[in-house]
Amino acid sequence: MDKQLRMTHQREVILSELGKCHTHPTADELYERVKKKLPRISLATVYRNLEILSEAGLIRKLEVSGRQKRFDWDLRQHDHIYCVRCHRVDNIDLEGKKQLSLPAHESRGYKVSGCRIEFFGLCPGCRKIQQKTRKGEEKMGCKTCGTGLSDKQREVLEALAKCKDACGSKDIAAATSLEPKQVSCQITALKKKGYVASPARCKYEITSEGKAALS
Amino acid sequence: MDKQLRMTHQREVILSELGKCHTHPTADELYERVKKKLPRISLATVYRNLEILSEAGLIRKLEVSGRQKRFDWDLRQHDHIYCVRCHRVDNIDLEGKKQLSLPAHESRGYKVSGCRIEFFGLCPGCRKIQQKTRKGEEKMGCKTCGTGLSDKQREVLEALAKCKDACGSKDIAAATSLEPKQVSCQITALKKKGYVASPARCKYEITSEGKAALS
DNA sequence: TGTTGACATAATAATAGTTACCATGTACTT
DNA sequence: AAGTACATGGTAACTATTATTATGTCAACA
Repeated sequence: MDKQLRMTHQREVILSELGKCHTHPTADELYERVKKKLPRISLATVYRNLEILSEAGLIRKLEVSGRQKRFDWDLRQHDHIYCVRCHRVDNIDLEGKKQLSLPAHESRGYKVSGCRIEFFGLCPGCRKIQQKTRKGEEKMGCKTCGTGLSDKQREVLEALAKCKDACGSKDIAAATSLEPKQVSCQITALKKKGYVASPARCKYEITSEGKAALS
Repeated sequence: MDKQLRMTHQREVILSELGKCHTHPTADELYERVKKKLPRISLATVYRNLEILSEAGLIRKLEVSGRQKRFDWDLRQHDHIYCVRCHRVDNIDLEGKKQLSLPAHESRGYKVSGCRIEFFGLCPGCRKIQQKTRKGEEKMGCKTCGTGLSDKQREVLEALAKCKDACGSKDIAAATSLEPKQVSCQITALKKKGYVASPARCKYEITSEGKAALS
């Protein structure tokens, strides 16, 4: 019942690229690297083979923070440290402290097969960025949102750009095809993105970021 | 700049249901429970509020193994144990061993903000199941595949069901609208799901699981 | 005291990451 | 040499999550 594992060219390249990375790459990071050697390879092949190779014990699939799975060529026992900002993952070695073990009366009936230790914080690169951005709001711009503009948002922002002074949402509603309620809804979203500021209650104006976003 | 958090009825229910759960539920598990109290609540509201409540520090968002995020009402420092089979998460308390700290020369330049310790293994329930299923293959049936049948798979399986004895893929191809190559492809998938067995090389027959899957 | 805008919600579309499907290609087995 | 098993590329489908938007609710100011 032992499986035969065919070592295809694709698998060789995936393995060797993973071996060259010391960064615990995600499947699509590895795909980008492998594509340089095998331009016609499919993303599905990379996913499939990472799964197969890790089941065969040739590589290790990591369970680390963040939404993407990561893979490691280094099979030795070691732990990781995770950057909460850029999601980078590095190795750490806990030397003496080695393996934690769980006292039997604390295992809650589980058959324990291992333990995972993960430190987290800011990596050196992100520490620097954090210090620079420390004044005022953070505006780190993660996630998928951040810069995009929907059609309605663009319409409101363009109307705001034409106003010389700060104006209320009724003025905007008049200048666009939108109703006042819809305008206020869009303005809320635009403020969140930093494209609109409110110098006084119920008065809005476009920010320099907002102008930049329009072009 | 401090946020005001409006305690709506939806939020109250989400909080109280999370408090009643001692199972570190995922967003959709919690959604199912909350829906019994508030049938008209939206899944998005649950997601949004779990995010907001955890940012406000009223609950904790956990980073544990598995693909779904989990939430915890218990804010005290504690660690977790994870079942690799059913993905259940329980609490553990490491007593004296408490907080691991990372020696400065090992932190690789990171500004460390915390540490996560997670044991994993089989929970009591899954240990029993594992023992029963130990003979032969495992057939644990995780993932999304497992039981579903595509149109072509169903066609092949139905043809196999009509055969009294084991037959080759050519016989199946003749009995269906499919070509021999396609049949062999489908049979491979069906074997993986446990719906087809191969009593002899190149001979296939439907299993009892296969018959059950057809009905 | 009625507006106005901040904050919430339900419904749904969109997104990211991953896996399934399947036609086709390649390599073992006998 | 035939026939099967295994692998691949391309793409559809899926899961979990987040964004969008019309609408609803509430608190505070004019």
